[in-house]
Amino acid sequence: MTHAPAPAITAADKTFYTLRTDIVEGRIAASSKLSEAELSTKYGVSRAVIREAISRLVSCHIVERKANIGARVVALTPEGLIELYQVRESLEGMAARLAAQNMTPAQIAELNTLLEQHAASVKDSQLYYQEAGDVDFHYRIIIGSHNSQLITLLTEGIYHLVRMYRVQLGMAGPRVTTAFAEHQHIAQAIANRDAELAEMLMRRHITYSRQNIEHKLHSPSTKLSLHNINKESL
Amino acid sequence: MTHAPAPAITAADKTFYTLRTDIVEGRIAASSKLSEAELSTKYGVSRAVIREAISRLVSCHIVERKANIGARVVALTPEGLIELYQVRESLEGMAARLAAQNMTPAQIAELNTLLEQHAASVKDSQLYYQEAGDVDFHYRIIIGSHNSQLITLLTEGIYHLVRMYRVQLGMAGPRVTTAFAEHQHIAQAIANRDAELAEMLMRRHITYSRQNIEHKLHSPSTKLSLHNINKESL
DNA sequence: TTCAATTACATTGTCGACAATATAGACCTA
DNA sequence: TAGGTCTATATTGTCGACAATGTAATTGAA
Repeated sequence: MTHAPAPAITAADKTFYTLRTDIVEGRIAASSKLSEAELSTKYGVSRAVIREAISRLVSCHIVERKANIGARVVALTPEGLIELYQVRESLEGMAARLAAQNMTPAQIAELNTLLEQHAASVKDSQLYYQEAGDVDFHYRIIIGSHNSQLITLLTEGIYHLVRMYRVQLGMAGPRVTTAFAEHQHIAQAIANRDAELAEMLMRRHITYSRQNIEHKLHSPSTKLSLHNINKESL
Repeated sequence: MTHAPAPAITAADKTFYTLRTDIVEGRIAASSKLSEAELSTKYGVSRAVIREAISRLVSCHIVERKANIGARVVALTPEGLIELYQVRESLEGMAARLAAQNMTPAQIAELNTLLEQHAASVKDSQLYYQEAGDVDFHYRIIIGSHNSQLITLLTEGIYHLVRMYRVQLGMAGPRVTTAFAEHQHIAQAIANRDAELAEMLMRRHITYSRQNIEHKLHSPSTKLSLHNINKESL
């Protein structure tokens, strides 16, 4: 029950993953139109394959499609980001609660090992942590919930959208060490099988994280405010 | 911002809605295989249309598909039902919280009107309520959250799955009047703009509902236990 | 008989062409 | 010029055919 991320078998699979990465990483701009013919030649597959890939992006909420008009990458807006974090707070809070109940001792041990590694890298270069480490930590708790609905919603839905915002806003700021302390408290609660506390701490953690991002959005020093991004629409 | 349920435009749309209804209502059995050719002749459309419809069912978690093998309707299991209710508790709790913050006075008034109608019909025939009334109430609160992510996840994801369980388990039991009282308390909290309380009450309400269903599952008097359903697989 | 390999069949995945719809431009009218 | 209609074009939706993969049956050998 390791919940492996399902390798790409069919051509539509590969195209879907490629397209998703290109969009999340910003190589295909937010709010831009996705022309089936254009993508078809670009990726060297038939239109049917592109259509299927786009359909799957639609179900991830990364792309929106209107009948007979076409598909567009979603727009990145402050409201959208807040909505995402509200859903995260709700779902990941429940994930932490369930993780406290359902995680195996082995999984809990692995979680602690992960945090020890983070403790080391936080001392040296703080930048490493924020990017991969944070995602790793949350990912393990989500898996630890042992609730497949929850796992699917978060890992192949919400999380790619969150990452899209993160990447395209150039998030790598501070809040590293303080977030790390929060992670430790959450892991502690899970190890103690304290479901109530685990949920509460996780919700706070995500709320703080949201407030941090909101703060960056409103401060004019941010290199990319969301209003600037939408210029490259067409 | 009424969030209309998007009418069927294209043939794939109609086929998707038709298929979804047929599955939820049980006319197509749970765990049964979906043959593209077969459905193609049955609904009188090309295989491409069927494929797209199936893809959308997959994104609703109503159907599972394996590459080069085919698609099957999801199996109905006790574990799956519990997972669903855990997600519901999480998401609808948040919806109630946000509804307390964001619902317009007009929406709150409509919610109260709805409850008054329910109060009347509960007196007369209790059966009416459970089916449509419960869904209506929850639906309005979800919409009242004004969070489009949340709305989409619940109304075109979770809810159809929940309904599939309800229909195929023949749910129409008691818990009507007591659930109605809970609804009143929730509406009260929302009217008072008490977000904390609204969330807590909604979570309790869904927990009770889950326990009620679990109870029915384990009692042998239920006309359909989930173990019986899976016989008609093939 | 039992197991393995091979063959034949059925089902899904992919493709290119055609039909239906939307968009942009030309043309006409007031 | 402003507005509207019509035409031309581009884009999406749908279809049937072919390729690739999985599945079951058949055959053969031990």
